[in-house]
Amino acid sequence: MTDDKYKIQKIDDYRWRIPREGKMHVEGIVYADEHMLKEIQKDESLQQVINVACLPGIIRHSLAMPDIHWGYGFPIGGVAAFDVDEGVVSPGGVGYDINCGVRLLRTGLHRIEIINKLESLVNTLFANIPSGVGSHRRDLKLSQQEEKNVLRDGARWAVSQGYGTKEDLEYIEEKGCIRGADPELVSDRALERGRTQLGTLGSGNHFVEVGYVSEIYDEEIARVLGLERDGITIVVHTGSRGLGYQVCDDFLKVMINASRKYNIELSDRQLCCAPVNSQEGKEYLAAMACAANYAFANRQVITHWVRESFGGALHISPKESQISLVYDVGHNIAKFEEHIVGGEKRRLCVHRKGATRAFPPHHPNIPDVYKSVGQPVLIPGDMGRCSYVLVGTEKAYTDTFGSTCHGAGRVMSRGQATRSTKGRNIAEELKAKGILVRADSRATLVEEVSEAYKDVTEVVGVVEHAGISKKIVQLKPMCVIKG
DNA sequence: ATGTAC
Repeated sequence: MTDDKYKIQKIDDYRWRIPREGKMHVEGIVYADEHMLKEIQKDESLQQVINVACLPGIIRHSLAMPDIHWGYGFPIGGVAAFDVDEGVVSPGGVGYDINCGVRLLRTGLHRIEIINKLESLVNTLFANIPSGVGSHRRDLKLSQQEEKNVLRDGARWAVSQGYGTKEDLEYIEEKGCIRGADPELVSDRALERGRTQLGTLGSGNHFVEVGYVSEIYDEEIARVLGLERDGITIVVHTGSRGLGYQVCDDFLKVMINASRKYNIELSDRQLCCAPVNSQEGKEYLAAMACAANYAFANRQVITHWVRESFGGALHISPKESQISLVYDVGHNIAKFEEHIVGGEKRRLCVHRKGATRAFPPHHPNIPDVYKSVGQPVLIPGDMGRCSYVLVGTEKAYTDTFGSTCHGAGRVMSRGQATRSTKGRNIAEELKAKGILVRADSRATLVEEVSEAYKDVTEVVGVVEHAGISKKIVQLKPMCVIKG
């Protein structure tokens, strides 16, 4: 039986242990229910959890969230924290789309106010936000100097150029700027790819979605987040585009050499890494911070175009639409954070790859307004179902380095999804469900069909039951633009 | 995820 393959032990209904064995420094912990655990074992992602547990300096556990699936080296849905002196940093532990993340906007609009204008709204959004592989903006071509300012300052750069307000910055993880970014460590090729892609969506599961608050699970916290039943919301899911991809690619080559240089034994070349404190490690983190800042700026520029689109399509002023940020949080990043390990406060390098930071109430790094409720956690589902807003918990802080899941997680490969949807018109099917979709490519639509994903409700159920997040509201889609 | 292999 596959259950024996990794000698998995049940901890409780929502947690499973992969015991230490062979070269593992720590055990693996998987967050899932029994049914999900079976699904998870259909790919090699648990072997990847084990591989990560073998890396030097890993602290406490190699963690897997319920949306885990196979990724480059590290699993997507994996969390791993490393000692800053004895541990490593790995580009594979962050992923190609550095600081891919989610931003949630709320509006002062009620569902009834836009229901008859969705066609115009979705067309305007699609016209204003370039979507698809290789998409670029003709109205925002950065000089190399200006692009370096973007990489250094992140969302703050965008606001300084008139894309949004200073208040927006308060509601972004790290205020939209990771410290230590050094644009001189970003290759010319990466800079070239990034010059015309700021304010673009990209492809795959990236999207901008207009929806409404369909369920409220905690009225009080929802009020603090400014979310009311039937209130219109916008979810933006995108990352650092070609620039982030290129930074990752460039540093994978650096890290292959570094792994040899520092005698780090790798069970998989894709885990290539360097000591956190080595030259190579520091340089990767400084370049990664640039890509992370590009992603924050990207979501900020897109927010500007969301505001413009609402104004244009609905013929209303910014005062009337009242589009403001609830929060913006990444799910592909490595960060220095303080955590309690064995009763001692320690600075760790936490890798979250397809995992969302979920800091508890009163943590110093969350906005003042949310101090009493915890950090908002934004979990997008697939196109046809729904998304969730959760908050971080004390248990997440103590058990998962302040982390939770990031989305539904695939159950079908892109190829499988394409084959299994032959002859179907996905846009028509969604329209019949009351969801208008505009996509750059038909291929993307079939690859992103609902059935290709786990049910996000089940994924969120696991992290809620395990206590590493608290469910606050559900959002249902009305219209969506995709790559 | 990605000018889906320079």
